[in-house]
Amino acid sequence: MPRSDQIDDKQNKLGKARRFQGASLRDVAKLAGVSVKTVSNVVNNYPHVTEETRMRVQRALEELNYRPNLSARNLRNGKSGLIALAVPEIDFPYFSELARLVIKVAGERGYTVLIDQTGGARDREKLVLAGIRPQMVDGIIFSPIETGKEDLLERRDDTPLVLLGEGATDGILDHVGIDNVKAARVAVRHLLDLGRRRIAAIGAQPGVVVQTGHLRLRGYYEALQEAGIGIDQDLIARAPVYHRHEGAEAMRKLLELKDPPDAVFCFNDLLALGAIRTLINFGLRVPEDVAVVGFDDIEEASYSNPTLTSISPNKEQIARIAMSMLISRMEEGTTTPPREEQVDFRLIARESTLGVRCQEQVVYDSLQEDKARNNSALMEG
Amino acid sequence: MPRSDQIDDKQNKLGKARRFQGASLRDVAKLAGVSVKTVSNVVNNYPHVTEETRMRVQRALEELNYRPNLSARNLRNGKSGLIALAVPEIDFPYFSELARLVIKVAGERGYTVLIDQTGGARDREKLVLAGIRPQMVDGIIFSPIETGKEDLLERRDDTPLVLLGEGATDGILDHVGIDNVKAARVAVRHLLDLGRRRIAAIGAQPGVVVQTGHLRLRGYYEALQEAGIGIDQDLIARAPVYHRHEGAEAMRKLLELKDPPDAVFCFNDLLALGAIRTLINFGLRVPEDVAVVGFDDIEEASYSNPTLTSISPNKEQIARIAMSMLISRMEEGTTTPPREEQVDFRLIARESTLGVRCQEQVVYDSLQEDKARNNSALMEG
DNA sequence: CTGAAAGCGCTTACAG
DNA sequence: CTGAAAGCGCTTACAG
Repeated sequence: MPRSDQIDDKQNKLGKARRFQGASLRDVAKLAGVSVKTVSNVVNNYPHVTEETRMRVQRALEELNYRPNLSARNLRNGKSGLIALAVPEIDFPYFSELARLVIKVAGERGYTVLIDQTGGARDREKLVLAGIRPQMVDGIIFSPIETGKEDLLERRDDTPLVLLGEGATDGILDHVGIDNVKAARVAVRHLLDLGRRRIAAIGAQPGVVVQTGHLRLRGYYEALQEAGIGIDQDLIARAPVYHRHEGAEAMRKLLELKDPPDAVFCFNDLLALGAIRTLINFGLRVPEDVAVVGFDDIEEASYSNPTLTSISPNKEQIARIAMSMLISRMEEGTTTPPREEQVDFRLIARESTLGVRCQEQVVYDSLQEDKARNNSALMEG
Repeated sequence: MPRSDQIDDKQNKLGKARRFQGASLRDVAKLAGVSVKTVSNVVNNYPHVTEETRMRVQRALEELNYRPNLSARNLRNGKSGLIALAVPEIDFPYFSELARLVIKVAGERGYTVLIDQTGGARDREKLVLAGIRPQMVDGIIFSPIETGKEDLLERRDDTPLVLLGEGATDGILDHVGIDNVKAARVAVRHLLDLGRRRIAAIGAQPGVVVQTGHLRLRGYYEALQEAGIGIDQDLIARAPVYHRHEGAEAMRKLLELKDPPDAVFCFNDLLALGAIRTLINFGLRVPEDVAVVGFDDIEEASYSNPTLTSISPNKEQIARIAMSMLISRMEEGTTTPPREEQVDFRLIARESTLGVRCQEQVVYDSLQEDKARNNSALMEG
C-alpha cells in the first residue's frame, strides 16, 4: 500500500503553481487500493460496502485528511448549498437579529448563508435581483428598501428568491412580512387609549409608494380617523434612513412646533431610541411629557431607559417561513404562483408608554386578537 | 445562426431531472458560431479578440442571459472567492458591526463572506478549526470564545485562518486584536481619575486562561495596584456570557454588598448597558451614585441614556488588517511565521462617567498616547 | 487572433 | 459489492 507521501504532488502536474488542494477521492482510492466509486460510497455513507473495505477506506481518508471539494460536488450536483441573505446593512439590529435566525434555520436545513449588504441603494438592490454571484447561490432571501414593482417585473434571473418585509409586492414574487397597516394602527391606538391626542409619526418616506413607510403611515392615518382626530401634517416627520440619528433629528424638529406632540409613533425602534435621546436632552420626561412607541422590538427595546414599547413581529416565524418557501422553490422546483405569507405580531407595552417601573405587557397579539391580555412578564424579574 | 431555443435542453441529456442551469459557454459558443475559448476570452475581458467577434459573442451572451457557473470556475481555479466569518452570534452588536466592515472590505477585495455562528461553544468552534465547509471557503476569519491554545495546536486543516479578538494566541496563528490589558487599565484609570475608589469589574470568566476576560481583569488589577488600592474579590463579578442580562444580574449582586461599588468597569458594552438598567431600576443615578464604563463602543453607547463611556477599538482597522493578512496567505501563499497585529483604541468618555449633558471626550488615544485630549465633538450636535 | 483538448474533483448510471 | 468511464462548466497551455 503506497504511503501518503508518495501521492504525486499536483503542483508538478500543473503548468502553473496553484494552492495545494488536499487529497482527492482518487488519491484516497489509490491509497486504499479501491476504486473512486467505492470511496465516494463510503464518504457519502451509501450502503453496499463491505465492512472491511469501509474500514480500509476510512483509514485512507484519515491518513490523507480528505476533505471533499465542494466546488466539484456542486458542479456535479448542480447546486451549491449556499443561499444569500441580502439586507441593507447587517448591523441594523433588526437585520442582525433576523440574520441570526435565518442562518440558524438555514443550517438546520443544510444550507450555508452568505450576506450581501445593499446599503438600501437601488442599484445595489438591482444587482441582487439580476443575480449577483451567478449560480453561486441556490436561492436568495432579500429584504429590499428601494426596489419597486417595476424592478421585480423586469427581473430575468431565475434564481429562487423570497422577499422580506416590503409591503406590496403584488404577488410578483414569494413574500413574507407582517400586516404593516394593522400593526401601525394597533400602535397608534395604544397611544390613543392612553389619552394622547397630539400623536406624531416619524419615518414617513419620500418618493416610492410601495414601501414599509407608506404602509405604516396608512395605519397611523386609519387609527386617528377611527378616533375622529384630524391629521396634522406638521406632526408627520420624514426619515430617509431608519436610524437613531434620523430619529433624534426628527424629534428635534417636532419639538420646535408651537404645539408639540404628546406622543410619537416611530416606524422602527432605532428612530424611537433616537427620539427618546432628544427628548431627554431637552429635559422632557418619557412618557409623562411625550410617550414613544417603536416598531421591530429589537433586544435593545427591553433594556433602554426607558424601556421601549414596540410592535414585535415574530422574527423566527419570518425566518422559518422564508426558508420553507425558498426550499420548496429550490429543491422541489415548485412553479406554483408566488405565495404571500403574513406572520404574527404583538404590541409589547413598556415604560416608554406605561411609565417608569411598569411591567411589560402584551397589549395586542395578532394570534389572539384580544386586547389587553396581560402577559405579566414582570420586567427585570 | 441557431436560435436560442434550439439549444438542446440539458434535462434530456441527463438521466435524472435537474434544475435547469442556464446557458453554458458551449451553448453561447454554438450560438455565436465561435469556439468556447473565444467566448471565455470575451467573458473574462481578455484582449486579442476582434471587435466584430466580440460583438457577436456579446449578443449571444445577452440572448442566452449567460451567467458563469461559479462552481465550475472555482473548481478549475482552485479557489472559491468565498471566506467565512465565524463569530459567536451575528446579532451581538459588536460582531454585527464588525461583520459589516468585514463584508465591506472583503467586497472591495473581491471576496464574498459567509457567516458561521458558533454560539461561542467549544465544539462548534472546533468544527471551524477543523475545516467546516471544506474547500468551500478560501479562508476564515474567526473570533473564538472558548478555543484554547491546545485547540489551535491540534489543528490539521490548512485553510488560511486569521484569529480575531482573543488575547494570547502565542504566535500559533495570525491574529489581530487590541492590547486588552492596556485598554482595561486605561478604563479603570479613568474611573480613578474621577475620584472613584470602590471600582467593581463585571465580566470575569471562569476556566480557561487564554481569554479576553482574563486580560481585561489583569488591566483592572494593574490600574488599581498603580493607584495603591487593594483588590476586593467581592467587587469582581463573573459573566459567562457578555450580554445585557448577565450585566444586569451581576450589578444586582454587587448592589447587595454591604459596601457597594461607586463605579463599575464592564468588560463589554452590553454588560454595561445591563448594569445601568439595574442601577436605574434601583433608583440609583449614573454616574453620581455609580459610574459605568464599557468596552467595544457599539453604536448604542452613543445613544443610551445615559450615554456610555467606553473603550473604542478601531473596528475598521481590525477588518482591514484581518483581510490583508488573510489575503496574503490565500493569494500569495505566504508561509512566514504567524503575525500578531494590534489596532488602535481610544477611551471615549460620555455621560455614564462625566455626568448628564456632558460633551463626549476622547480621554485616551493609543495613537497619540497623550491624555485628556479633548476632541470636543459636541454631543448631539 | 482562434480552436481543439485536457483536466479540476466529484457523482452516477452502467456493467460486471 | 466494486470498477471504468462519462460529464458537470470552466480555464488554460498548446497548436495553428
